[in-house]
Amino acid sequence: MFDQFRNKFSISDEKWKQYTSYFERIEVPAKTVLLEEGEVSKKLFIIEKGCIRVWFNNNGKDLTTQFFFENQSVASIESFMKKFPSSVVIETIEPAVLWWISKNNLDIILKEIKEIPDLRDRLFDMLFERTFDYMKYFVSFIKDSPTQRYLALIKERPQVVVRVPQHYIASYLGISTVHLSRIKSKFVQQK
Amino acid sequence: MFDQFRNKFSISDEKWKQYTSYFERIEVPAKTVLLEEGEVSKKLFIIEKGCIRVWFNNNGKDLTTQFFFENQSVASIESFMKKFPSSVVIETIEPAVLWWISKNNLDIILKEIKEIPDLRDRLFDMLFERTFDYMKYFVSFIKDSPTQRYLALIKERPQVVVRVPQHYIASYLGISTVHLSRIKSKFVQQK
DNA sequence: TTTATTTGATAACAAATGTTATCGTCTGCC
DNA sequence: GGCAGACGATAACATTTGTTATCAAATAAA
Repeated sequence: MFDQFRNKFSISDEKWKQYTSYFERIEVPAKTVLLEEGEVSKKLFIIEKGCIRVWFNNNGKDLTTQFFFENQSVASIESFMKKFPSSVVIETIEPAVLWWISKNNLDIILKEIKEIPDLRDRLFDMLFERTFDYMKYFVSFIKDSPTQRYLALIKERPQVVVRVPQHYIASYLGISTVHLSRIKSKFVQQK
Repeated sequence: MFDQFRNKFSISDEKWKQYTSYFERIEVPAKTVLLEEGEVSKKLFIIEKGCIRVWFNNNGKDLTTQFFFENQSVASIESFMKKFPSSVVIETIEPAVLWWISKNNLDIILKEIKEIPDLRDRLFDMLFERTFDYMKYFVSFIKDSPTQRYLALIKERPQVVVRVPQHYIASYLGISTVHLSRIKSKFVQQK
């Protein structure tokens, strides 16, 4: 699982062994809740197989904010970093194979990594990238119509459209399931 | 201008003098463009007086994404960090007094700061906070109606409503000026 | 297999929001 | 003081999007 990351980092073999030993593998069925609303996040997950969504409850409706697939890491960052009760729920969509690491162990790794200028800079870059992603996502929201956003999703993240049930996609796009159906049927008609 | 920040950081007097000497003070009228679309951002601004908006051109309409006021720092982060042509425009709304620092000089400061564990951690925290802010902003967009977002703006950032022309606020909220007018008139009627 | 659940499409109607146009007010500028 | 441009309110109409309800198909569970 971790071999793909191995050559990206200049870390000694011993350290690498130590770090990977912090992770534990689990298999869970679809619709497994990995983090509940109000719970303080203590684990960060890496997805070996399956997909996960992050959502929150808004007056009984669930609103999906993110999708994650293979090789991505998932946590309620704010809850994880600040030990706040999580406002979001993390839940599998498909049966999944996951690796998780505790916050304590991750902190050990991070502390060490931050002392290595090279890796530290990469850490900063990753953080920036996350922020940029949010900015892009946000800009597309105020800039584009639901139809345009759906087309962009098909183009940029085809996995989502294929693997994720439509009502999750609708809530991710900020529209009703009915409206998403209408958007799709329009394209069928045009053909 | 910088004295307010002075005691927040444990930096020697000499270093502090050096750092502050990197900044230059300018006064500009309202509607001054500080960064044009397509330009690579080479300056970071701190606002002593006045307010600034960040916007981008979307098919001839301008969409405002952020407002900044006194003591806040402003830059097209992505352009500034990665030397990309900026997709956004930075423009004063009111006549303003600003301090700017070049990317080169800021990099000198950052490089030194990153070597001090205490300040480095604070830098990480600041980056996280930025990301969290975007997340919050984004969540309110998919969660709340324009009316709710307008009320939240009044409550959380009353300065914006008082100092910023209404059509900028409308584009910030993602609605037309007409619709914002309607929202406001509804509240007047209810009273 | 049979049944219950999930998922997706569609229609009919309601509500929200955008567009265009007009008008009045205010403000900065000559 | 008067004028041009910026700003904001409003009306009328068009379009988008949501809501509720119903049905069909796919899927999972018993």
